Amino acid sequence: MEKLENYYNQIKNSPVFFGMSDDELKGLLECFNARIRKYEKDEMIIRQGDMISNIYLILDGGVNIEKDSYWGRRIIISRLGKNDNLALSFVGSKDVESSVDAITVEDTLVLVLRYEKCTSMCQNACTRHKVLINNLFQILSKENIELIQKIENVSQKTIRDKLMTYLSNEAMKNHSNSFDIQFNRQDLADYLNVDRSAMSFELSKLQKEGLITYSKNHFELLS
Amino acid sequence: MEKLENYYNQIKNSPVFFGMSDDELKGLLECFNARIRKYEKDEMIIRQGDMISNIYLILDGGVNIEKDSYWGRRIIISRLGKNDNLALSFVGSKDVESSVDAITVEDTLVLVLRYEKCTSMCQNACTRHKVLINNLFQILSKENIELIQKIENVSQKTIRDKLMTYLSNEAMKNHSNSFDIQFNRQDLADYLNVDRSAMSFELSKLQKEGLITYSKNHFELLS
DNA sequence: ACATTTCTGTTGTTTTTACAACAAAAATAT
DNA sequence: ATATTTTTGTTGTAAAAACAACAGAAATGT
Repeated sequence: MEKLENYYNQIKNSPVFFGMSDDELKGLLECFNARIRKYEKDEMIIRQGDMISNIYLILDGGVNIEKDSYWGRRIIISRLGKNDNLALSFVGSKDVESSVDAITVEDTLVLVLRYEKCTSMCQNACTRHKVLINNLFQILSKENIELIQKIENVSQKTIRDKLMTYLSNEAMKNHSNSFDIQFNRQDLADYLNVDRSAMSFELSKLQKEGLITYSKNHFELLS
Repeated sequence: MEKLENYYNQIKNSPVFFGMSDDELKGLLECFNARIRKYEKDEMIIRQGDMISNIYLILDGGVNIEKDSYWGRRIIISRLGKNDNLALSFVGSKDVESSVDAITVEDTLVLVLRYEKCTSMCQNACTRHKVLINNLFQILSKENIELIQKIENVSQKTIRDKLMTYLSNEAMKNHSNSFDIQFNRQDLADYLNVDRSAMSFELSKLQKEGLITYSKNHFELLS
């Protein structure tokens, strides 16, 4: 069993608890009944239809937010990693069940926080709750903006445009034209909503034309 | 000039100010330096690149959240109406400029709230701010979930699937198989990211096959 | 080191879409 | 009421994507 103490510093600096004193953080972690849970690769943390009462903070590893469409096609909404959190929007909207799956893509360590428990106990009592809700508001804002960017990515009309938009956005995020992407080919295809083989073909075409170079997960935008 | 008082009840019951006493609301409106502004059809309330320091609450009318892609193609992210608000995620993320346009689709009345002004003055002082930030958190949660749904809509592979997913989701929202949609054909095409004429063709095919009926903006899902 | 599995790239064929051009219908202006 | 503009539906053609099938490369297990 992993110990909370080992991750104390990381938790303290995560966006959820950012700006809190040690005392506030300790109190809040108790109030949340915080515990660490380990998931193996390909495990489901959340399934479509679940009622969500916990917030999950990823301490280490990676998680896909996915949705299965009618005819079994997989849609990847986003890829989350260290210090990201899951399920925030579903605990924020009362009595709404999850519309997505959260699936680990590698062994993943998660801090589980009982959101309901905490809010019902001390919503109006504790001052630290105010800092928390402010943080959560900011986190959701960012998520929102990222979802809009995802919509931009998948809303391009050709595979080429989707790829170039996605890669440009990644370059911006990394402040460099040379960067690693988090997806493998199949996942990237499911994220951009295109056929993998057609996407691979387009990637090598882009490379031949000298617009990009890549090998495995490392990409570089040229010119 | 429209008077704030005329819309007092509506404002009081809007999600932003929900659950506040009259006193709290009045104080907060002052603190926000609230004023009403009228926009004509096709006016831009927000443009891509703007630094956002106001929250906008739509009192009456309709607004498209749009984005122009490289080659001038229009992407409609969402359509907002009465009691919805604009720009929340951009004031929530500090120092982030708007990645979208907000354009009125008809004459629109908006309550403008100076978010920055209020938070800097009384963030830690007033109790009403706590109710407010809680409300904002919930609103953002809902927006988040709706963005995910939009991603689901546009992530279907065929025009037919996009239409059926969109229409099914609208039917769910309206708790009925018979409902009006907010978009005209061109806007719907830009929302679903497809060619308008191809979409029109697919709509009539769906009608001929007996899956849906429609006339103008009224749709009905059959069986 | 070898066998096995997973991932990636390539190609040809079929399906779907975008695009363009136009006609009909509806809405708006005069 | 009539003219004008906007919206919607229809069709044919060209472009793009999905799909399927497979080969080579890379990663993994033993």
